[in-house]
Amino acid sequence: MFSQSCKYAIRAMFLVAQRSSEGRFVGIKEVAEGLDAPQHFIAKILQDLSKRGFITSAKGPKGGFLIDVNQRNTTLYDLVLAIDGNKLITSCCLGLKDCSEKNPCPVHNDFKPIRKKIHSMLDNTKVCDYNDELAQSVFYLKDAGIGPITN
Amino acid sequence: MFSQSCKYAIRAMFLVAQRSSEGRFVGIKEVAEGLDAPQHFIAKILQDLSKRGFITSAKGPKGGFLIDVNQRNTTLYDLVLAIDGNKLITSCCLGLKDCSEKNPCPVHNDFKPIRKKIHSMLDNTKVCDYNDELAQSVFYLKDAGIGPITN
DNA sequence: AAAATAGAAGATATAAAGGTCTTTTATTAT
DNA sequence: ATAATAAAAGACCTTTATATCTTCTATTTT
Repeated sequence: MFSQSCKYAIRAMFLVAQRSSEGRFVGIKEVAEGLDAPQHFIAKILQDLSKRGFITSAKGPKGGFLIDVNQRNTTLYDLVLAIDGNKLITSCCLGLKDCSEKNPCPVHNDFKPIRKKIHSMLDNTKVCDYNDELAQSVFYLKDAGIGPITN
Repeated sequence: MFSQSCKYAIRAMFLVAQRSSEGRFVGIKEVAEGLDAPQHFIAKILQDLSKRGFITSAKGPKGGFLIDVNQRNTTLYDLVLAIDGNKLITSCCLGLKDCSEKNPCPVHNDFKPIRKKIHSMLDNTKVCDYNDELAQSVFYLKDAGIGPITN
């Protein structure tokens, strides 16, 4: 459904949205630990999101990432679109380049309502929508597990 | 959504279902041309589908692939499950390993009905359901295009 | 000003997916 | 029997996605 980068991006945005909501910057190490994800990979993704204006960054001590008042309106669809492009919503799920109303693949019509649902769901969810649930551990951004056994 | 192999598999099954419906075997070259897809790659996929019992194969002249009476009941979900596994339907779309009712990710609940819809759609579509539409060119299995300009 | 902190940037490595090529085996028609 | 046909099998190559590592630059605190 989403690329790994995109999954991390969404989770990272949820996390930074929640933890930066009182104004402090959230360090990249904290983000990586909070998601149980590879730090340098997360760094790359956040840098990209920062270039695109979805997140604010600051270097140096007390630096990190923050989602400001305007950025709180970012939707999941904005993120998916920026990272994975619009293929999930617009392109043929059987891989035809010119699948359309006029030239439909066999499942074109069946998938239309599904696509629409995915799109509206992503479009109606903002990165700060679950700040409270995350703070109260109603929702999670990483696995609870005790971690892999490293013999 | 689906891997490339899975997309080709679905298209190939639709094509073989339609063209073998009068009892003749459809050669691999014919399948590849009918889908405008790489022949050896399609071969690999069809051999796999044959091992799994979704399609019947015959070697030698007049050989090829055929979907018999029992195999006509194969659904798209059967194919997706065999090739891509159940991750599309069951695994967390944000990549959490133990995302569940008890440990939900922020979008767990939002995606539940979407997953259900995808699953039922795939489960209710059989490989021979569009034989007529394919024969009458109401639905297509390859792009209409004039092909790339090969300077 | 110096040291410590932390993001920015880019090169490199690894793994998986996608695709190609060659050889082998089985079948049918002559 | 022989030749032609077509799938089976597996080695190999290419590309992309994922992940890591190192160096550089900016900022803050002392």
